[in-house]
Amino acid sequence: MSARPVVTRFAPSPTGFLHIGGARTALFNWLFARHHGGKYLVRIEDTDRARSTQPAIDAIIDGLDWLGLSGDEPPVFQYDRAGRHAEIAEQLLAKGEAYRCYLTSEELAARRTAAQAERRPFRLTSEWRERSDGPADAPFVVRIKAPRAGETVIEDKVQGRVAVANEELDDFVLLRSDGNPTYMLAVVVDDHDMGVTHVIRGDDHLNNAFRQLIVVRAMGWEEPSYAHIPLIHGPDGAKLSKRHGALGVDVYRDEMGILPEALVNYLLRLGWGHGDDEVISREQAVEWFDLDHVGKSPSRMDYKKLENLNGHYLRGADDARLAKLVAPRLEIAGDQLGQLVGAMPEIKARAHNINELADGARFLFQERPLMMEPAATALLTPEARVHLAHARTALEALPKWSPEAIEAAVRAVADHAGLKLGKLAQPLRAALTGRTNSPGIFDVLLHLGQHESIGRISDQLEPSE
RNA sequence: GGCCCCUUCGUCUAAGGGUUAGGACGCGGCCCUUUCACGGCUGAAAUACGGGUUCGAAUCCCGUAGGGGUCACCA
Repeated sequence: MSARPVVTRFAPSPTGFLHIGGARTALFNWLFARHHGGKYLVRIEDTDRARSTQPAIDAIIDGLDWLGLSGDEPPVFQYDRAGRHAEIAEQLLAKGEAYRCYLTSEELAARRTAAQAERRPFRLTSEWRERSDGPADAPFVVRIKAPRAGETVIEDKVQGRVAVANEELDDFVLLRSDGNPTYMLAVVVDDHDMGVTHVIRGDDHLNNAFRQLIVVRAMGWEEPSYAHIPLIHGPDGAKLSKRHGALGVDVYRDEMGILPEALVNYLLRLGWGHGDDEVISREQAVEWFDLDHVGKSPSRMDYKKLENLNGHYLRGADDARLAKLVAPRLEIAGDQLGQLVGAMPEIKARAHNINELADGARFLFQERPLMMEPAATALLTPEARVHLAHARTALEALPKWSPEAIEAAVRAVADHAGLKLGKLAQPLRAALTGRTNSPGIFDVLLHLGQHESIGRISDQLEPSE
């Protein structure tokens, strides 16, 4: 074990939003650093000037912040370091570990298609690798002089020992003809300069690790540990597409109504396990997380499980916090917010996401007369109306609108009529909420208030039209 | 196609030579109950296939099949 303090990093490219896979990569990096008392950094890989966008950068920063996965230091922007990257390319050139290649993109493309036509794998062999008599004014790229024989081995913390024959690796580009660094150069230089000890990232980078290692070794730098975690697939096992997981985490927050702690817990358990534990707090996760228990195979998104977990966290969440999240969906404000907070314990007990929370709370703020669901109307039989009338009388007579008084009054009406509570509660529920399910009927009455409750019952007894 | 990786209930996973293969989500049943949720109990449900090694294999080895990743002057 190296004595170096652990430094991890999450390095998204701002060409899209923070998706679920990126979020999990960030989480694993964060957890690993915390577990080892190390540092977790964020680096925005924006060297692709054409595809990097500010909205994407904002979405990534915002998403990380929402999940509590912001870096321990302000994010590093890779493009700001282009000068440093070019400097390293120069050093590599000077050391004879890299060379200027004057092959044009057209020539490259021609060779590639030729190889394809002959059905043999294309592996570039640039004649410039051994030549130094390039034309003075012609554009060139800087290529690494990759080893031709032997094999390169990575002791991956997740995938285990992975070896690849060096013939498979060709002389990839370090510096583009416009002088800008490629990703392959930039990551290595930045990881080194930032002191990154553990590179934890998606499995799609495993092949890149071999190439990056060549650069690390050419510079004589200390090699980082690699951990390539399997990708996340859609529910159908296919690659994550727009239809499911390749959504920004903001969609989980804003449209699906997921709590960040639920998403984090879900993501943690996706590809990693700790015995039979399912609900794991952030603190426990920090204590338990390790790379040894990260699975090696891709896992699929299971929205049902995410929802289930979300319901769990919803029930334990602070009422005022939840009310604030629900309020915009109901378009309420002011004292209605207080009413919402008061009813929240009963509402959140039945919801699995913020949308259901809003749906469950909606009855509180509906204007009279209520829009009735057909199934609710069906409960209001002539017989039921008789009982409702009795209930109204009893409720009107209450001097104090307290939980105890309400329950006693309603139960008394049911007893008096020789009814099981349900026979009275259901029509009452229908009249008060316009629906067939809701929080407990006493709670509904309590949070609606005496005036509103009686008004709603009356609406059903004496239809205005 | 070349190279690399993966394979335990439908899904996420536990079990790192000896277990009735465990848990969770989902699904079914029962209970609780004023509805809906929650909760409790319970049922069905897996070691991809074929060979080895071993007294003994989900665990180790080989092969087959299936899946995934990657092959840019993108990251």
